[in-house]
Amino acid sequence: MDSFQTLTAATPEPKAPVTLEMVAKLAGVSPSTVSRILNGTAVVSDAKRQAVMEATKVLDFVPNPLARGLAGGRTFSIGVVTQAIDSPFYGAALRGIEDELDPAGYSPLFMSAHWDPAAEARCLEVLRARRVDGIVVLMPRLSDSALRACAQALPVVVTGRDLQANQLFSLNFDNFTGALRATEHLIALGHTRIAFIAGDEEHPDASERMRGYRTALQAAQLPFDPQLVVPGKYHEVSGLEAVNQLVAQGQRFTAIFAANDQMAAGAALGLFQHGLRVPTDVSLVGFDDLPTSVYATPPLSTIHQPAYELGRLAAASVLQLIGGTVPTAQLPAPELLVRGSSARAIS
Amino acid sequence: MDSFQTLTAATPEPKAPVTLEMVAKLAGVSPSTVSRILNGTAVVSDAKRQAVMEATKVLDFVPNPLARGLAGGRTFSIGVVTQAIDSPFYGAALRGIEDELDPAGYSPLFMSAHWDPAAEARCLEVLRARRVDGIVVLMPRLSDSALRACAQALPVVVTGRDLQANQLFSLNFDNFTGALRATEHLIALGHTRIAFIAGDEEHPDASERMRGYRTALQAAQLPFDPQLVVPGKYHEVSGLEAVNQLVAQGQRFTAIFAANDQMAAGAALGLFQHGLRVPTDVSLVGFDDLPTSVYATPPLSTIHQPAYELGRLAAASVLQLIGGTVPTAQLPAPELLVRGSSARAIS
DNA sequence: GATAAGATTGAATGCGCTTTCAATACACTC
DNA sequence: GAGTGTATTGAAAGCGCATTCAATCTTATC
Repeated sequence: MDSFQTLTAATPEPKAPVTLEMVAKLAGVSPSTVSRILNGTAVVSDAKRQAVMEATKVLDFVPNPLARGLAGGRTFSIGVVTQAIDSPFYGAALRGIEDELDPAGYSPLFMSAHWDPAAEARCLEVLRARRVDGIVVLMPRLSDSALRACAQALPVVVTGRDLQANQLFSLNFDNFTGALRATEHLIALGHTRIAFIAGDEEHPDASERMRGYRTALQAAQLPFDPQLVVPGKYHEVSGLEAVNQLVAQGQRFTAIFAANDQMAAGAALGLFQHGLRVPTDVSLVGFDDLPTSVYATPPLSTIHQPAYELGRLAAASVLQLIGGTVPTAQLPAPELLVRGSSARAIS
Repeated sequence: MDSFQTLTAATPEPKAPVTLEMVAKLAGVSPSTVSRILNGTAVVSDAKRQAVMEATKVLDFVPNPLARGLAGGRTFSIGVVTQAIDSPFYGAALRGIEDELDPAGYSPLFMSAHWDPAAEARCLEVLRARRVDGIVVLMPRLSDSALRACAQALPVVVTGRDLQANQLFSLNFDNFTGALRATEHLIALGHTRIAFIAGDEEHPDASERMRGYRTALQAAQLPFDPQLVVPGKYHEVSGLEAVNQLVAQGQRFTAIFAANDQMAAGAALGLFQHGLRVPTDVSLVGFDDLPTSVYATPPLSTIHQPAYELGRLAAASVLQLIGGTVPTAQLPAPELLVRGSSARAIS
């Protein structure tokens, strides 16, 4: 009867889940011993180790992560909250996280907060409910205290902010110096009227970039003209609108520094629509070095932000926190990439 | 002693995990009843329901997903395997999946296979080991049979392929018609020498796009010139190299149809470097309508591929499969977006 | 008004694994 | 050779929840 049914079903791989208990039976040891061997929790005689190893192979045993999590308290998964999973910047970071976690046997659990602090808080709750072993928050929008509170319960790594706490590690990029370098570059090319398309001042990275811009001007003894600063939101449209506004207002400028590449792309389009050539008429510099920026026409001069590295380091750091060691990772210094979109001012 | 320690610790939210049992005790009912109410598994008297609901609120109870998964066999998580989590195309799709799953109480578990069938197989294994309730495979590179075998064990939705099986649903985009429309567009503009930057012929979507290109030429009684077809790999570099090759070979052409937007971007750069203006000298049409393509200079004419919708529909479909109903979702027809990169041939 | 049928509810079992706790084995000391 | 200590190993107790099984309470039927 039974075999008949099996035949008719003709399932290629019904694969009734193999349990640790089955392995134990086959190897002729107790379940506890199998667990100990698989986790390296205790010393076991070589004979039994061999037997168990083989039984594991034969049965193709894979421990049930749920049971492991329930019983042992560790799920081998790391919560990752991003702001926008579909942003080119985050994409690279996520890959870095993936690449670092995978070999360590951990799985990432991605969630998007869409720049909304409330959503971000919800993400954290869900992740904690899912019993992740640690959390990485990329560019949080939540308050420092909320983040600290979260770190009270489990290891947390944040990027884009400087924070100190017990189970909390932060990885920050030097946005100030990056913006400084970008602006200095344009100044060195002879530009004196440099427009700045800013990011949302509420975000620390955006305000740091603004500070870099102003500091460079100041250092070169160039006047800071508020008229040349247009607020943006880190989206392409912002760049487009910023250029429209500058042109509509009849502002004089020979260069634009956009606080990120996406806005630079929008600005490029805006300039194109107004018949302004890059870099002949206007030099353009961005920030982030998105993968697509190399393929812009002309290729965009920008500040390289190591998104992939950021992801790797962040992931490596949570793993360290989980392991009990204090992370020491540090992001490389900002690097200016001079490409085709910036040229000497015609003056 | 105990209270003293609590005081000195001064933890803002130690939050000892609340269990279903605690809720039961507070509400004065049995754990089974609480479970039944929370899952709507059975009819329960209003009085008890109220009591439980309140206890749940008071204690801020959140069921432990691990325990639920272990006991009930359902984890409320969906495995999602993509080829490259950092690709702009997948980003949009992932967001669609996220948006659809979230309200349903499911969480996505993303994994990247990097276009490698072996890696893809590993992803599927890991996901099954993690006991996901269903799987979505975006543009699989695995064999049909392997996919079918997987669907034997749990609901599976694949995109970019036509497959039929019991717990298997496929969502395909009409690449042929898309490519047809793109080529027709260029022909209508008076172009007769249209170069084609192809994708990897092994991938069904790429070969379909090629077929669309050829079919359009044929329908217009234009000769098919193999010299004008350059193989690519869907990356920006391929587009750049393709243009270099065409120019180096001295091919005559007034238009280029790239099998995807990324290669179109590379081609745009190549043309720029050779002093060829888009669309004045060469018209350019892409495929995919990446978010960045609108901001290219000039904005890229392309075939819109509904990546976000694809994600939503795929997610909705697994949910339906899990629910036992047969999905009927269908992708919208390809749509040509005429932007600034294509213009009438000067002839 | 007694009995059958149906509606609620609780006790108990188990999901698959980790982790005490205790036992057995062995090596060593003086 | 008795006594003490250490290395292995198994039995058993959960982890937090879903669910089956059986019991209790209602309501309907004749």
